[in-house]
Amino acid sequence: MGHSQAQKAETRERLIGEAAAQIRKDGLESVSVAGLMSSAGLTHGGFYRHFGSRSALIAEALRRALSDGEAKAKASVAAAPTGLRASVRSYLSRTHRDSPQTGCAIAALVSDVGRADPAARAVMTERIEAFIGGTARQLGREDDRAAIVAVSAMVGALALSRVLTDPKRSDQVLRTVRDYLIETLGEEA
Amino acid sequence: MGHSQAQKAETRERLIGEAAAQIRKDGLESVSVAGLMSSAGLTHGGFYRHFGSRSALIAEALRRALSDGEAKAKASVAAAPTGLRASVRSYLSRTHRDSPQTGCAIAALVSDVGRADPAARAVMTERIEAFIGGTARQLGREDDRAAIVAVSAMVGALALSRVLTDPKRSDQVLRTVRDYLIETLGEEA
DNA sequence: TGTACATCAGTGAACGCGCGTTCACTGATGTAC
DNA sequence: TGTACATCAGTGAACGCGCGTTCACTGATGTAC
Repeated sequence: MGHSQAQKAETRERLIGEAAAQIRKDGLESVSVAGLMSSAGLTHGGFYRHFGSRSALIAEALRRALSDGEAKAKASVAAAPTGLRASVRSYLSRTHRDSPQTGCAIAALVSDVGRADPAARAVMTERIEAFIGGTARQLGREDDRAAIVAVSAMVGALALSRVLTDPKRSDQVLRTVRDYLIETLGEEA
Repeated sequence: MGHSQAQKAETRERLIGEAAAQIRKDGLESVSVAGLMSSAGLTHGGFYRHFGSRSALIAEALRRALSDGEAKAKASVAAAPTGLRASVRSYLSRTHRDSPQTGCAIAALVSDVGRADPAARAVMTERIEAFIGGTARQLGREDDRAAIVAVSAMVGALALSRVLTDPKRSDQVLRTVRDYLIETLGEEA
């Protein structure tokens, strides 16, 4: 078995990435040391060559999950730079709803992190502020009141759409909030 | 030790109530059989005289958590029947944010239930629809599009406010969404 | 009304299991000469 | 460039622990006579 320094860094990356995806899909508690290592094709003992403890991994993976989601949002906006309209359309899409592993970690984990320790809340707070700030910039406003409303509605609608058992009703919630935001805020922008 | 039929029903009630509060405070996974029984002053063995399994208890407690939150919302509206204004004010209050154990279980558990099994999602779906329906009624509209937006924004804002580490900023998010909803929807109602 | 008996809420020990963590070991890596 | 050696990523067995669940037991409840 090879294990150069480069390979170590690569393994660490793989572990964090895998844990981040799993966290968004099944929550912070779903990640186990043995499970993570085995899904990376390794045995559990080696875990502690990369992380001091399970909770250190979780902290790192939460950070990754949040910044991945943000990076993806930025990329999608860069690809279709129509400002708010494009962001809202992509955020409140069925694709986003159905792919929590790769989507916005704020919506995927709000209520979990809302009751987590201050360190985890601080990590997500940064990303919420970045989301609000980005939206405010797209709106071209001085104050961020409209952005706060838009972000609350987007996060709420996406999270709710993942609970609703009727797919049509779930679609409708996404569509309704999407149309409302584009119409109401788009005009004033 | 006494254990009449009335006492059994009382014990069961106490267990569900305690589990429901704990679920809203610390999530679905936080409830353990031994912990619940001991916090009710009992030993763990007796648990199975009341519930077939831990997951049966969780299902029951989730249902309770959701209907408690709804009952409370109805009561607060009944006490100050000013319609939407009163509901929004109470929902987006600091008190509500700081008391998840007794507050809206939708906001406390959206992202958890969003990745739970269909049975749990169905239970919460009912309550989301009731929340939307109630809001639509307060708005006096035929269609519920405005209610969907309002509910999304309320749930999103409350959940986000519990993550934000700066209390002032958290207050501001609640206040901003509250004022927005009262102004925008209040006028048209 | 009084007695005998079945029921069953609650007790507490025990179970198997998966968890996070530790540790002695391995062998390829990468450095010192 | 070639050899000797320290490092350390990854292995796999072992640990203590808390979990959900089972079970033989207890004694008050409540019913049958």
